[in-house]
Amino acid sequence: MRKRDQLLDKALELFHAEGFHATGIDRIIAEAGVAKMTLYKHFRSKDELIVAVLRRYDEQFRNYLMQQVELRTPEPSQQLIALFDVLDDWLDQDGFCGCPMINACAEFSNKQMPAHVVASEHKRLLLLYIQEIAEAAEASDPPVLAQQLGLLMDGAIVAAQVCGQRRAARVTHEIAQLLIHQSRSRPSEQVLEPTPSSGSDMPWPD
Amino acid sequence: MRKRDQLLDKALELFHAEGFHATGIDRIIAEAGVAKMTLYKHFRSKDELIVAVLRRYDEQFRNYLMQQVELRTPEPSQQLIALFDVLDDWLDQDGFCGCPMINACAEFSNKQMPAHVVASEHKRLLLLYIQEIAEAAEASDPPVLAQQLGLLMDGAIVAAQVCGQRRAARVTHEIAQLLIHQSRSRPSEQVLEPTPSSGSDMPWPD
DNA sequence: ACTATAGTATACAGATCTGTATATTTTAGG
DNA sequence: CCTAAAATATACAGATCTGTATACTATAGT
Repeated sequence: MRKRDQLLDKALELFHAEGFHATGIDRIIAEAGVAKMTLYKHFRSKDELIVAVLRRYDEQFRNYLMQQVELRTPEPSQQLIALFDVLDDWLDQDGFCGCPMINACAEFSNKQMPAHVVASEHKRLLLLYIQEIAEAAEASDPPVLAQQLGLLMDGAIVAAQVCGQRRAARVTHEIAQLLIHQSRSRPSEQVLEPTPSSGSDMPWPD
Repeated sequence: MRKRDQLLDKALELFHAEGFHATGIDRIIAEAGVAKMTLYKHFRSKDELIVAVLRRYDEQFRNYLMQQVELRTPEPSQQLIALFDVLDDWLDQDGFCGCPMINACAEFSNKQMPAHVVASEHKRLLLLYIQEIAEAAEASDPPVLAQQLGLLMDGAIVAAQVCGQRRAARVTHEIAQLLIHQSRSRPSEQVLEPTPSSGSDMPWPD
């Protein structure tokens, strides 16, 4: 299984840095130092390799995040904040090029595509993890708080990726503190009605 | 210039729905009803077409956003909220597949790539626009508020794209109100120190 | 009606990509 | 040492992709 891991590691690196469609099988096997037939003995197709890579990343990322958060503080309410410190470390890395899962959804936009399903599940599991911390921290509405914090994290990831805002997580840090404080002092707020929509034509393609 | 616009429209549609690398020139010209030579008379290469598509989208999107916001309310502080109502309409569309600019950065991760530059500039101009509204609304720190609100919008876009959370903008609506309220009542808060980072190995590929 | 411009049709070069076929070699377990 | 499993090397089929070459046609302005 050593060759299999070499393939998965190198494939993740290349898919993440160059994109899924832009990265050819030939390049992966060359840089991984593995024969093409070995790849196709472990994975039936490139699509299957992509899914395996994402599943592996999901597991690695969540394990790392949990480990890092627990390592920083045992206090649930502080762990909620610690999420954004871990995020800050990530976004500040040289050559940061976004979240592989978000990037996968950009290339596999159809929600039924296997890669998209894995990415969606990844984010769901992350929210679940945050929600568990929020419950331990006795937030008034853990699911909502988790969703809010998850949104902030994704926003920071995009800001770092698109605008090169390496300290984007700092901005979210502040907002997170505000939300966590709110969530402990108040019961959940009701959603206000949006301003009326006009039916005019839209700039975003169908 | 009619053929040129047909090409740009169809290219945006396909690039957005299927991805930039996954969409071939042949498909674009076939669906646009234009000869291949015509494409290469207007654009020197596929990369140049991609850049032209993104520039056009930047213009269209910002115009539409501004128009929609002004159409909903003339009051700057309410315009800040209206941003999230417009966003809500967008994310709630069937077949929503993310922001073309974010998606472009996923496929063209190198910050010097023309497509990435255009996307980065797009987000910068959006933040500038939000900042101008924030100034008119007499926010205590317009640049920071704009950055915060921009982060929220990107977070909602990703939540809608990856998790199919069509109402993601509602979540951000609440947070935005909180931030806007904060920004009017208080001077800007200072950023707190992050929890210490441990130097252990990371799961995210270099 | 004439001409310059814009667009078309078709074929093709050359590269690259996924996936397979086949025959050989390396590696590891008993 | 011997055998079964894993990995390799090489070549190739077939599709697809970007971009070009060439010769033809429609169109619009004067």
